[in-house]
Amino acid sequence: MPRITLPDGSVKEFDRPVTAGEVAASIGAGLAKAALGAKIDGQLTDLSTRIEKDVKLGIVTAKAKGATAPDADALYLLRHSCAHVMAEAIQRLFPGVQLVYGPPLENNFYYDMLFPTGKAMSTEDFAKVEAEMAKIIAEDRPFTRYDMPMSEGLAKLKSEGSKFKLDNAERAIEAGSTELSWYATGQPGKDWEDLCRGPHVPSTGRIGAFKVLSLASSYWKGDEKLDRLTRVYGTAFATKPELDAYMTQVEEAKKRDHRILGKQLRLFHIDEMVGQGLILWTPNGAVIRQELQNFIGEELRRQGYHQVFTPNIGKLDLYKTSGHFPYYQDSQYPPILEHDTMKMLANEGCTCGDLANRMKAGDIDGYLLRPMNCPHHIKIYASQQRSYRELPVRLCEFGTVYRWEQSGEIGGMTRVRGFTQDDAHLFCREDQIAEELQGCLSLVKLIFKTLGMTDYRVRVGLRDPDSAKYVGDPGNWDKAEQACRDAAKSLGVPFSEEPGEAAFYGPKIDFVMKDVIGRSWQLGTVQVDYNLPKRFGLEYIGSDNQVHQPVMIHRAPFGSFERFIGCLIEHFAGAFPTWLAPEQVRVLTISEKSEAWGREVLAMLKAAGVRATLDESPERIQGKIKAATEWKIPYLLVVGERDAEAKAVSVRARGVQENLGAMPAAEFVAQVKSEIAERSATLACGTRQP
RNA sequence: GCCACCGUAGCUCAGUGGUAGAGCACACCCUUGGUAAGGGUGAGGUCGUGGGUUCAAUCCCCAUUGGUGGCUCCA
Repeated sequence: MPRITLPDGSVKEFDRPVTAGEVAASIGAGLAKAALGAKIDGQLTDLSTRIEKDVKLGIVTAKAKGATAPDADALYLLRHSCAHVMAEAIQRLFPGVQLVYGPPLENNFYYDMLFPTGKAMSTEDFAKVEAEMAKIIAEDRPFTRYDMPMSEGLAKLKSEGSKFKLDNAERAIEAGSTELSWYATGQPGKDWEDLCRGPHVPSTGRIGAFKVLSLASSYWKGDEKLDRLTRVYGTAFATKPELDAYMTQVEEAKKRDHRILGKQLRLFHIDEMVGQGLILWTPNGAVIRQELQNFIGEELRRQGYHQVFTPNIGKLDLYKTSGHFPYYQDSQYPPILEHDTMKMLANEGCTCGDLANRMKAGDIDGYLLRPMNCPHHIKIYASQQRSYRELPVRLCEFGTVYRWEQSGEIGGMTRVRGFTQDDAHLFCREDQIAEELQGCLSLVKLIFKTLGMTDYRVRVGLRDPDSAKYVGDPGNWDKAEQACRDAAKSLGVPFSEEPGEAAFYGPKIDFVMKDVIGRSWQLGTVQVDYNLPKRFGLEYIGSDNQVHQPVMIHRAPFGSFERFIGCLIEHFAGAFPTWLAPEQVRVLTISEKSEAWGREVLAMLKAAGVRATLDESPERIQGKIKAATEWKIPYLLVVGERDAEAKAVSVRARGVQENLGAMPAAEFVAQVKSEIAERSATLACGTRQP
């Protein structure tokens, strides 16, 4: 006799097992009609799930009462169900397609499929697929679940001959399932069905709005050695307006894309002839980078760092010792050989294979375009005898590194082949690790705070015990990982521990941000390393007059300027705070009669170190404002004859519709100068009304 | 690297088997105008690159290069 507790605390009693749908109906016809699924003791289930014991029950509807956003559980059900409908539609249109796996995601869903050889789907087929889906939805067939004991279910799958579904079932067994479940879209045995753990909406007709979005290739189980699958993405919502709102939101987000804004605002350029993933910083972007560098540079001096400069290449031996060459060869540009070596090899008729082997064996020397800065800094540390008294030694450099990323992975400024890290390596005693980590983390926090970035997460990257890609002994790894955990805890923000995310030489604390299309990027990073000091035999003389090995901390609070500024452009949607804005103030003259005063104001601004320009074109003031607005300039100063007489400027602040009125030019200059000096995240000038 | 799509003027994009067009931007002229586009004139492209089909290719086919979305990878 189930007693059912509803979310509002009220209790309903039944004298027989009931389904969640029946409970909904007992509450009200409207609710029953709106119900898409149920949450039983916190578990999302079908509406048709039988309830036999006392439970807490919530009915899932498209929108929770009073909520403005669609219900996340409802979207999950809709998308999961829509994935089935899409799979059925595609199988109708493309006979022989095998289904693999089709989960709902945060904003959409996909279905991985194997198309018969020679047959492929193209984006031109989307309309046909959508039309077929619309038919299935119009038929409003119920999602009907049926379960089978494991052995029987496996036998069924074997007879159907899909290795993918069989594998899914086997993984379900590993996860502890004792039964297998299918969902038929309609009648079991008669209509389309799919091995699936559910849950689903009651019937296909409940999928209010959907869209097939894109095509991609994927690997079975994410393993590039296994089958190459076709992944079809789609999304679904309860209503058309919600879908439209989502699509509009996606369009809006694209306008903030750093690649779009980078072009519009002339921040950077990528040129085919220079090379993929190689950023050319144009003057506007260079200003932002330089300002950030000045900002962090001031902090570094405060924190006792020493600036160093080192070259962008180094001999192969250096990277063999560090482990980069043997462990990460695939991610580096191939080594550079000297002329004489090339001639000698050519005379010997050396093949590429020979060359690779002989380089590995150390027979042939060459230079590597550096993938990291640490080996050079290590050599600076090792260039002189070190006493415990001078530790920690903190060497910093805005060091450019080159990595050979796969062509399909490169894009914009967030994933590039050459980038500059705000790098530093701290060589310290073991007892200094905690404090040094604190110092590094405080730098990262300062950056995020100054720029008003709050939407980031913290990841502690640990080694994957099953992988061979890490160097060093496990004992040191354990110590280093514990140091990272402790440091992350002290940050006072939530963090996740993620095995397999460590650097090859040590664990790390990463600060991760999302871009406008939802992709995550690692920005700042702090890493603890016992391994490289050992590989290079680094030393210091301790207070006991014995030789000791220092511990290294690698840290880059921005990560790389390329990636960071890519994210920063999106964070500000191109509207940078005054201290970062490439053009901080533009003076707009009303007519030729106020040109002299305009030039005077410009001179005052420049004298104060403000990046300012003067628009004395024959355009009307409306046109000048419109043009200036497109450059997202923080302040526009309109100067006319009235202003000239009063030695004043009429201030417009970016994002404020009406002008702020006139103020003495000298006062504006003083205000903007202090706003810039403070690195204020918001526009604060000209707020005083005359 | 894999799959799909895309590449036309500085930018955003239209277009056609018979060697191309718009808006913005740019240059010049008129206008001297007080807060989100005043008017006119003009210049600017071997339609990503290389092959092929064709009497004829920017358009069709192949290759290549670059971009976009995803997969994989990411020290």
